[in-house]
Formats: sequence, structure tokens, C-alpha cells
Amino acid sequence: MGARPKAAARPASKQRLRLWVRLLRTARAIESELRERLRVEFATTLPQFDVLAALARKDDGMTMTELSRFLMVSNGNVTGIIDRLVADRLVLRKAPADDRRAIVVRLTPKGASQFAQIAKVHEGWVDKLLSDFDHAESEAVILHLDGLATRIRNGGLRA
Amino acid sequence: MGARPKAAARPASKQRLRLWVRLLRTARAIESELRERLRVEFATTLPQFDVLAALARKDDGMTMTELSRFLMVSNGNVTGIIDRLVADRLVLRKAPADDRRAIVVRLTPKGASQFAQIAKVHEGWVDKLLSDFDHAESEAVILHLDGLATRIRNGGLRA
DNA sequence: GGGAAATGTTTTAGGGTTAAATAGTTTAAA
DNA sequence: TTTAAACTATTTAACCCTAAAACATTTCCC
Repeated sequence: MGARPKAAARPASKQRLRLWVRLLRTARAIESELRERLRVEFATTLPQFDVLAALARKDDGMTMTELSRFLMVSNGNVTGIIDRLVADRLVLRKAPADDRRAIVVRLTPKGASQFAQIAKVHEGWVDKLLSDFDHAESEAVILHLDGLATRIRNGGLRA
Repeated sequence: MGARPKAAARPASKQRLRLWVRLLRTARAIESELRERLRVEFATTLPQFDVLAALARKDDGMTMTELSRFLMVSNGNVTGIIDRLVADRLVLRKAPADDRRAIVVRLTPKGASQFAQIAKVHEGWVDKLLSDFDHAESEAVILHLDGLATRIRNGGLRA
């Protein structure tokens, strides 16, 4: 009989759809802003920057498969990104001694210094873009999101 | 002298970078899960589904520019997506009488029924994927994120 | 009329996926 | 031990999505 329910006016499922739309739109807005700045100020791309960032933490380099897993993109995709970075002399491919199937990718000195330079500016951009969030608010959202990505990645298709 | 600061151990800027990484990884995990399911179960793509969703709310159709603005993708991009949808007979292009520059795109009956079918299942997927969030938690994150995308989109490059 | 703005397509370049092809490594059976 | 099968690593090919820039056409408005 009640014309429309008052509390929980929105069913949880609709509310989650709203949440997903917000999440996606926010992430896309930030991402596209960062892409634009990387392009204009450093003539580079977000995926290429992500690869440099991954490699910067591993002095011994990473194999293609390690990179692909860490960045959560397909192996075929990494090949193309590395091709372009190699052409720009920012990374190099090296065959490891112990496994002739694999290829190890490492930063060149040029790649390392270029990454350091961009990373500093990049952190500043993110800081400004998310300046709405103080420490506590960041923590709150992080807690809410934490684990969700992982849970989805290894369970997505089940249940 | 203090070996490491205790409260606010993480500066706000590092915390925001963490927040951004969480946001991006979560959105990507969900998105890739949805893409995969759309591909496997309906042989379609997320951008094409987004176009159908946009058109489903406008019986009179939308112009290419309206679509491009609403979906926040480039105009050149919309051309290709519509080309494929037209090839599948899900939408059709129609020249409006009053403006010979413009093209109006509308759902075909086939497109409308296919959208309705996918939309229902899609909502269920999102509901499951975000089942960690009850109504209150959804609301909390939505409030935190709300307006951020908009604020970034019209102000990103300033200040 | 004529310049400026708007609409849509094409082009160019990069990013992303899956599936198939190659090549090397490991396992285990014969 | 030899040999086949199974598994792992990478690349390639086909397809789609994405943005930016150049272009043609049309409309707007002075």
C-alpha cells in the first residue's frame, strides 16, 4: 500500500549502480586530466609512465610477464608499450642467462632520470586534484575500497 | 631527531597518491570484469553499451555531438562506435530536416530490445561486484566522491 | 556577403583485448 | 635416456577504443 518507501527509498542495488557510476566517472576525470598533462608537459603517456614507475623500483628489471601482471594489463599490450619505450631509449630489453624464453626489461640511465623528474611533478598534480580530501577522508575511502579490486580480480567470475 | 613521526606518519600528499592508486585499480578491476562479461555473454563492448544506454533515454535520438558530450569521449571516437552499431542494425543515422550539418542517431527496435535485455543483467552484475557495500557505505563513498569529477573537469588545468 | 563558429568525418598515433603462432622448459612415461 | 606431452614466455594479428588535429560543409550573425 505505501506509495513509496521512505527509508531505504533506493534499493541497495540501485544505490550500488550509482556508486559504480560515480567511481567510474571520477576515475576517468582524474585519469584524463593526468594523461593530458603528461602529454603536454612531458610528451609521454600514462601507460608508459606506469611502466617506468614499475621498473624504477626494481634495479634488476622485470620480465614481460612480471610487468604485465603488476600493471594488470595483457601481455600483448606490454609488448607494444615496451617497443615504444625502447625506441625512445628509456628502457632496454635483455635476455637473461637462465631462461631463454624470457626477456628482462630495465631502465636506462636516461629512463631513470626522466622518470624521477616526471614522478615528482606527477605527485604534485595528484595532490592538487584530490585536495578535497584531507588525511582522514582519504583514509576512509581507502578503507572502503581496499581489497575490493583484489577480491574482484580473483573471484569475479565465480558465484 | 624523532626517528619517524607517529601521528600523520604519512603526509597528506602521499596519502592522496595512495587514494588515487586505489581508486584507479578498483575502477579498472570492475570495468575489466564488466567488459569481459559483455564480450562473453552478449558479444558487445562497454562503449557500445554506453551508447545504447544514452540513446535509450531519448526517444527522439541524439546528435553525434550530443552523444560525444554526454559520454565524455571525442567526437571522432563516436563516429567509429556508431559505424559498428549501424552495421549491427542496433541504431540508425538520420539527417534532421533543419540542420544539414547534423546527424541524429536513434535506436532501432532491435537496438532497444537488446539494450533492455543487457541492462537488466548488467545491473545484477554491478550489484554482485559491489556487494561489499551496504546502503550506508555506498552513500558515504558517493558523498566523498560527489562533485569531484565535475570540479576536475572544469577547473583541472587552472590554479 | 563574409568571417566566425559549429558539426561530423578522416587521419594519425597510441592503448587495450583475445586468440593463435613460436619457441623454450619441464615433467614424466616408456 | 629419450621422447612426447604439458606448461610457460613472448610476439603477432585482428579488432576495437581513444584523443588530437586537419578538413569539408553548413549555419550563424554582423
